[in-house]
Amino acid sequence: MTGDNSQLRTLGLPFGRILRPSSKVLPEHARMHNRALVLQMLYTEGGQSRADLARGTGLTRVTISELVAGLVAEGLVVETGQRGEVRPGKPATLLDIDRGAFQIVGVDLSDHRSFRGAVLDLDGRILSDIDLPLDMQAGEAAVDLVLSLVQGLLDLATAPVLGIGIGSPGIVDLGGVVLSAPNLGWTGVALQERLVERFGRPVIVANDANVAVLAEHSFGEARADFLLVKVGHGVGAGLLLAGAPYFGAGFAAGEIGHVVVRQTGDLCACGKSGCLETWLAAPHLEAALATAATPEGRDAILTEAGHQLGVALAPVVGALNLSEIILSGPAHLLGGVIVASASDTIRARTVAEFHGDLRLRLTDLGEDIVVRGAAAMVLFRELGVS
Amino acid sequence: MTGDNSQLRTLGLPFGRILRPSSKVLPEHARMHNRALVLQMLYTEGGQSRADLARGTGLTRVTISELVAGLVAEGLVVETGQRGEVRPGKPATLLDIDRGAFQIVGVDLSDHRSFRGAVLDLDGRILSDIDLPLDMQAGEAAVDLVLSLVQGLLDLATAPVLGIGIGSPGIVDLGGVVLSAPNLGWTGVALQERLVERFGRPVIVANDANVAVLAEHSFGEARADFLLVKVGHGVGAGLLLAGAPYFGAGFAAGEIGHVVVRQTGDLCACGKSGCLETWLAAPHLEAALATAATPEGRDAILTEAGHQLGVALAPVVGALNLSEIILSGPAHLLGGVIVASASDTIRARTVAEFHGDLRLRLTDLGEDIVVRGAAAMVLFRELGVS
DNA sequence: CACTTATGTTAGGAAGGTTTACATATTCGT
DNA sequence: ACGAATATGTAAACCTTCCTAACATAAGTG
Repeated sequence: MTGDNSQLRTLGLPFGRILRPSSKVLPEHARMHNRALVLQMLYTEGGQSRADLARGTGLTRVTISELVAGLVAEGLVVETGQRGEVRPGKPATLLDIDRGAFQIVGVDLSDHRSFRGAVLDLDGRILSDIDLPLDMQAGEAAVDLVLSLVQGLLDLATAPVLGIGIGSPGIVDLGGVVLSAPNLGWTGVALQERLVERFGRPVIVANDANVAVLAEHSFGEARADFLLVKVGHGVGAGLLLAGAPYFGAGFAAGEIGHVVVRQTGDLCACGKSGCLETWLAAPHLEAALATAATPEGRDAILTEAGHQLGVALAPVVGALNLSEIILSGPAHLLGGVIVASASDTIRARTVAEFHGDLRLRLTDLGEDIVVRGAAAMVLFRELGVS
Repeated sequence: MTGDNSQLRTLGLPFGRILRPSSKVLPEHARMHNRALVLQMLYTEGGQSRADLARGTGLTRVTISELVAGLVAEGLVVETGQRGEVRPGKPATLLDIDRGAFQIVGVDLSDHRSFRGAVLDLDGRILSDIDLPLDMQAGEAAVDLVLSLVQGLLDLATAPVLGIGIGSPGIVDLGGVVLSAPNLGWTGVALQERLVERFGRPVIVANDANVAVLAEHSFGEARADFLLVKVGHGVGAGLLLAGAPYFGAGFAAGEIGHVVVRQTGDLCACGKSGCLETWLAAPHLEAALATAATPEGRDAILTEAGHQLGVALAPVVGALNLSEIILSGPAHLLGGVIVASASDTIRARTVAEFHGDLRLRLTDLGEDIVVRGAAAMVLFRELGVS
């Protein structure tokens, strides 16, 4: 018996988002979602008419007009005149996000020598920045340094500030509590909460590598699934999977610096031997390069470092079917043979069929990646735009 | 200048779901979401009153009553009498999903000797099953075998069938097209579409390991983030990340069988040497064990296999901060020292701090894991329940 | 036996979206 | 030049979904 169930209404959910539904949805939530949809279209394509937005979102022109009216009242959207095209019909009134209406504060705490922050516009362009030397400060003193850095940036802002984004080293939970950041001597520091209290405006704190991932996603050319390896004083990574950042069961996703790649390697500060960091972290790599007499010797060292990176990443590429890996860090170290070497190793150790289009490259965003990613975080949280 | 932006409405989105908003949301979508919320509560906890549902979902009793009325009309939910408790107030009328009202067809194509399918109830219990020997058939003949298997199961069903779920080996895209399944000689077989055409009811086809992941999620004790390794004729894996299955950029996530773990290993059918499969796939492991004279010799072989699994998984555990790994496959191979060996290797190669609670175990669901996972897939797709 | 507690329903309203119709503004075709 | 065609944006009326407020129901409590 196969029976009739035609009256049964099915969800037809897109397979791939199997999440236990978590919380009720009210009409107003739908409204906010559609508002974000409009903002997203304006943000990425700009110069759209109400009719364009209606076609792009699937909403009716009536609804779009109402949503736009709200956004104009909030000062987020402005009319920018009429479309120049010559064609029949009433000329379209173009709209755009008022990209000067708000500014964003972005902060990068990941450099072990200084804290850096910037004021950015809504396009993620840096308008002004501050660099505060860390001078080996840690613990509460380092927190105070963050507070004064942010205050300095707020003073520099020339428009209302949409929010404050911060990329911190270490393990950071979803509430912006730095669970552990050894270099700064932080353990369970509720940085986000303290900044909200102090400045009374939206603040988001996240791990520096995860923040860098958002920068690539919003301002770079990255795809929807990639891993970003951030090489500096240590080695960390961040992941974007199916278009969403992935934090892991204990908020420690991407902590690949202390994955052992060859047990006969150098002793690492963590107590194990042969961690990826002992080959790839900037201090180790600089030290190794200093021993090299010839350019060939330097290249051999860099090739070996790239190989070890490939050994660590090959299983990850295989397991996640990643199509893109992005490196961020000192260009004089990562700009050379490392990329090709790591790429070769990964290809040799995974199935070509599945990663035929694997792309491994250095980020285009340079030193600003965390600061700009912090701004991207605020843009998403406050406007739903990325 | 810090300005005032109090009139600006912010989204306050939960950081961690940074997805570009994709499509408009209408009131009816919100309705379906809330309906799924109600079904989910009833499915997992059962025997709830309308007032309980209202408290649990945050919706009002009025709204719940209306939603429940719809579900009762569809035949999905029934009143099961009054709560026995002695307490003041009008006695609650208990509701439950009518677990006999619909049945599900689940099919497992992953065994290389036979296709197996079952009729299951809404709780994922197997009511009856069919096993059809594959007899080396492939290509179109294998598709025909699937069709007759499903027809046989539909004939066995004693209640309307909610849908048909299928776990297939190989790479399967989100539309249920088997892009590549070498053992079955399938390349670009639109299995889901063909079954929909033939049987005119909901069908979902996905990779067997991904399907097994759903079984663990819905019917097992798995957490929200884990990797499931499926050992059989080959070695594959599936991932649940942040409560959602992950398919990868090219739908090939989990294909870890041909990740090289030691380049000096045996030659693999894929052409490379030292693939994980050459240590862990059932045929290889059986062959190696056959050469062992003593129980100690057998354990040494299994320990080595576990070690190689650990080598392959350690970078994945590190990169994803996984807290759980589940093995599925022949108990006589996986039930012994492999688990401990793999666990030891992973711990030795990653940072204890981040995986302190790493759990590695064999699945409890045995041979039925794919068939039951296929049912879980249908349950989610049709009812929003898991 | 009135009072309290709790469940479930009825009635009315607010919010968000749609359809339908229209005012507006421009080009196209003769 | 002028009606027809095309396209934008708004106004009015309506549907859906949720809410709040009030109430009927059915038990225990003092």
